[in-house]
Amino acid sequence: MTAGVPQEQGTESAAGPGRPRRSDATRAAILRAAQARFAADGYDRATIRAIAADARIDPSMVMRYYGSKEGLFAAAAEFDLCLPDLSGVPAERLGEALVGHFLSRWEGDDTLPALLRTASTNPGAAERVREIFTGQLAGAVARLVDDPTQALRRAGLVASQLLGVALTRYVLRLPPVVDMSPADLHAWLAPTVQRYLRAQDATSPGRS
Amino acid sequence: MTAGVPQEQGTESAAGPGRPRRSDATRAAILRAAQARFAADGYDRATIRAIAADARIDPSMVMRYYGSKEGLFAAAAEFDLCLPDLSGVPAERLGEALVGHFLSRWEGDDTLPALLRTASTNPGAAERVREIFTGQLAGAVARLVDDPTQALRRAGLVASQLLGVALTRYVLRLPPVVDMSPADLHAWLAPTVQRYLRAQDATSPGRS
DNA sequence: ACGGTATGCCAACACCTGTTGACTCCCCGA
DNA sequence: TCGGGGAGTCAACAGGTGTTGGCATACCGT
Repeated sequence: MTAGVPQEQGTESAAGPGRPRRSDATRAAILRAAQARFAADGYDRATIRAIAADARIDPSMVMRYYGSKEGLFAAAAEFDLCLPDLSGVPAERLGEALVGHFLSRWEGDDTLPALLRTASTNPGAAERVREIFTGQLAGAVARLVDDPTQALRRAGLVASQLLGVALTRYVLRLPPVVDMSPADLHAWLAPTVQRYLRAQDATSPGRS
Repeated sequence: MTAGVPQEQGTESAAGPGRPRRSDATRAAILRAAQARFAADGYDRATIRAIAADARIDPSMVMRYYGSKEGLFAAAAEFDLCLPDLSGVPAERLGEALVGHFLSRWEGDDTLPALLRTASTNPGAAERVREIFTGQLAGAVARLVDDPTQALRRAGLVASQLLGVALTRYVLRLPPVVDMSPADLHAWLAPTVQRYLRAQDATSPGRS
């Protein structure tokens, strides 16, 4: 009777640490390979076989530990904007603070490219991006903005500029955007974000 | 002898009008279906079979008329920014003019979403986007900007904002960005683009 | 009226995908 | 020491992909 409970280890990937399992190294290797492949190729082109080969492991292990390709992606695309507490920042420097945070958060972590590449074609991932936006960015912006009815719109504008940079710099790799230093990027983007956050309204959105 | 020259009609899709062929309607139907599918699903998920079904035609016809899936995409993603002549526009209204043009160009034509969705995963399409950027946008911006060494950078910044809007509005469909009217969008974006085009440099990029 | 040719469909190919189940081996606890 | 379950491999499945060649048909110039 080899049937019945298979091996009772399958799906509890993110359910508290428990005690360390012997396979944790393998799990981590799979996750690392998956993040790299998803970031480089997007969801469809990143095959489980390729990820398994990168992790020097059999494709079936991926299924055993993460259940399915979607499950693997969900685990690999766990993404936290890690927004800092901005309550101590003076109102006229919010743009600077936000832009600086995002640039340092994204340089050297390619989860965001993975998410963007995948969200472009995978409705589930797009929904995930919308959740991140609503739950993390829009929430933080609401705390910074006076008129709550305008908060969502302001957050959307900020997202359009910041995600636009992520798209052109990390995904499309437009040469001028790739070549700019983080400092230059910061100097150009901060006033834009500052205006989206604080300008009184669209009919007088600051002078050029 | 059915061999030899097959039917001598294959690959000359974009080689001058010639005289109209009887199959032009079919070709157009395929192209229309392809644009819709590529826009909605991206390159990988848009299957030739699905496109053919939409066009009420056999998949093999697609191959006959467009050679391969890549050839079909190349024909479907022919994209012209249709940049107008901006030489008559006063320098302080260039942002307005550019933003207004892009908004009216994109609303109601979903070639750009198709291109973005595909360029996220397909290196060839990403290269195409870079070409469009360099050949169309950067060229136009260079004509508007005084210091030619800064022109590319300015064009890159403009692209980051405009493509960011396209991404969040048409691809990711972030609700606040989707809900904004073109007029509101225009009022918010024009000053940003204006600053990217004309502000003296990054160390004094305009006040908030 | 006829013959060639452009047009279209059908069936199949070779390949690759995610996913599954059975099998071996080794480590760890009792 | 020994047994059980975790870790890992292998081979296969079923379905979908781009792509190809052969065959019927309707059109058009002569």
